[in-house]
Amino acid sequence: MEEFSQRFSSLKPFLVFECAARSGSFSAAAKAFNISQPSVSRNVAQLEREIGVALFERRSTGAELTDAGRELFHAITQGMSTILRTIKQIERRRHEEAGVVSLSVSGSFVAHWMAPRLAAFTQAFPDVRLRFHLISGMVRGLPDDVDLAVRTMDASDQDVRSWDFVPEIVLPVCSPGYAAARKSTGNETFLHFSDHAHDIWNDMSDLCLPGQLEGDVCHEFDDYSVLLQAALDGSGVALGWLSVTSKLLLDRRLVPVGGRAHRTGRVHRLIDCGAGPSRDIVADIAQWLVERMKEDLAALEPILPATT
Amino acid sequence: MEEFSQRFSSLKPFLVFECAARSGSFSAAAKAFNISQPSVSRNVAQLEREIGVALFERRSTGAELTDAGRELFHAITQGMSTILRTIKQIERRRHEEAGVVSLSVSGSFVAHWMAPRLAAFTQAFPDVRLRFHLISGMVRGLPDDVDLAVRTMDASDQDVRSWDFVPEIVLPVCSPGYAAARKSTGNETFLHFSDHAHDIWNDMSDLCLPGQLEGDVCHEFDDYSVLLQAALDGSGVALGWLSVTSKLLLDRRLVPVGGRAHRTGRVHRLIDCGAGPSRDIVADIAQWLVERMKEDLAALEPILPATT
DNA sequence: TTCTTCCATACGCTCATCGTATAGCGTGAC
DNA sequence: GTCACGCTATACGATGAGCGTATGGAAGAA
Repeated sequence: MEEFSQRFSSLKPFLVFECAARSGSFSAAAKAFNISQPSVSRNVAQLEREIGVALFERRSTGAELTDAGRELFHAITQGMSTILRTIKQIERRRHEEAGVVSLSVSGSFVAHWMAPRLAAFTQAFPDVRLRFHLISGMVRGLPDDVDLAVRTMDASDQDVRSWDFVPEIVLPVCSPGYAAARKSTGNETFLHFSDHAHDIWNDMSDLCLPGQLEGDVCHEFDDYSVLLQAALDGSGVALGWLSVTSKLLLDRRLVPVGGRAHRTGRVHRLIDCGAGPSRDIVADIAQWLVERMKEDLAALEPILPATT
Repeated sequence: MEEFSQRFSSLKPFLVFECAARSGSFSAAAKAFNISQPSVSRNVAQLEREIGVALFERRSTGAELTDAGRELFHAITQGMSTILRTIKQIERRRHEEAGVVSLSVSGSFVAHWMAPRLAAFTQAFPDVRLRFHLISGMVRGLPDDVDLAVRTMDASDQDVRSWDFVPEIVLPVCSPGYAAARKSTGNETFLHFSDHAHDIWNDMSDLCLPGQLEGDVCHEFDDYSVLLQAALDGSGVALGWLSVTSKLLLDRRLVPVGGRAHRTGRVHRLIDCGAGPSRDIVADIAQWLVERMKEDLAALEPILPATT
């Protein structure tokens, strides 16, 4: 295998090439790879020089793979995946042995639902160390190096090794301070989540729509954690996912406003992502989370407005 | 796949690790990889740091793979082989399109049998460019990036896509000048090939054995080309493979001496190593080589001593 | 035409990585 | 015991591979 080092000055060009092949252009690959465009160009050129064939046809619209390039691309994808998969397996085993459990959840869920329960969690699972993989916006696929993930899906979607966590319910919420103040001013400040359409407020409440009244304000956030923090600070009214805000509502740090809660018909589920044989501890933790959420929902019964 | 570049500062440690795993010790790997031992140590340590597990157990007798190390080793071997195989395939196709045919033969065969026929070869195959992969000593396996190889094997060994080239015949030879001189001096200078046992001369000739007569000399060479050059220069008597020396014997630049030729029972065969579908041009070239060798053998008939 | 977007090349600079030197350590011979 | 001989790890100074910035040319798009 040292043939590689003898023939190729570095292996980086292989990865850069792979990225460029996937991106369709050197410029795009540069962004994806966090290097400059000339660096991509040089890396690919070097690989072509060392192998002795053209891998791309340069067009003014981008770079297109040649036949040889396509072959090499597949080989690299396959070969590197083999290695990467094994590394993840090794890491998973290491985590398993160290009692580490990885969760893939939203930052806001951790900040406002999980964090206040960490002490209780540690009491229930003294040997478990949690590792949070925070996801920024909406979720795409399941990461492959995580044990347990919270994902939102249609209620009909079932999956092996998963548990119903909580139905997806959203409702307008604000801090008690803001709730008191808004009665006197009559104006509203909306804290809007970028992922939502602006007309979502129509369905969700009988609040006046943003922009409908002179003096209404609408701030927009693309990070739900920050948005919620603003709501807690009394900056305005936010749409709150029950899965995130249940504890805040119970602690009266947020209060429902507008008299409605909307059940989207989708559900949050806990999914056991473990590739190999299922770990008992993962199921135990999932059960524990489900129980806590059940307690929340029961306690919220008297507080919540009727769901629509 | 850019995950690789994000997590690992360089891919070299993977190759160094693979080499160390195969070598069994960092020092040995350093030699095989042509880098210093501390560099191996650093590379492996870095990989261990980046993956987060120990890959070797350091012993004073060397370094032994841990379980994780063994897993990773297999993955790297497999993954890199995938890539390397594809690269060779691409290169082979490139050679094919460019009319390049690769031969794996001994340096002495090229120097003394093939080279004098290159003009004739080009006349017969004007579009073919030859690429010689010279092998130093005895042959191990077949290289996988070559079209045609000359290999010595038992006469019974048959192989798909191969042609009988010439029986393995060895006979003592010397330059005409040396042949004339030795009659007067009575002493002998032996040009011995390191790969041979010294007593090979017993079987091969009725020459006086090296060391048996006062004044006899025995020089030893581990490169057959150089040994043959020395024989051509009149430096002594050498054991000549007919497959290499036939042209030299025909041109009277070497003459048989000792009155015997030894047929080992083995044969040189031409083997089509092409991995994919057989190339017609390869078979044509093999045929051409066989014909030339046949002509040699026929013309040598009156010159050669009886074979034993 | 002009504008935009793409890739290739030139040019310094910097930092990752190398080799040398050396220390530490375990093992086996005597 | 202790000496010698492997092995690997660490320190340190030097260097060159590879980076980013700046720029040029070519090809579509407006």
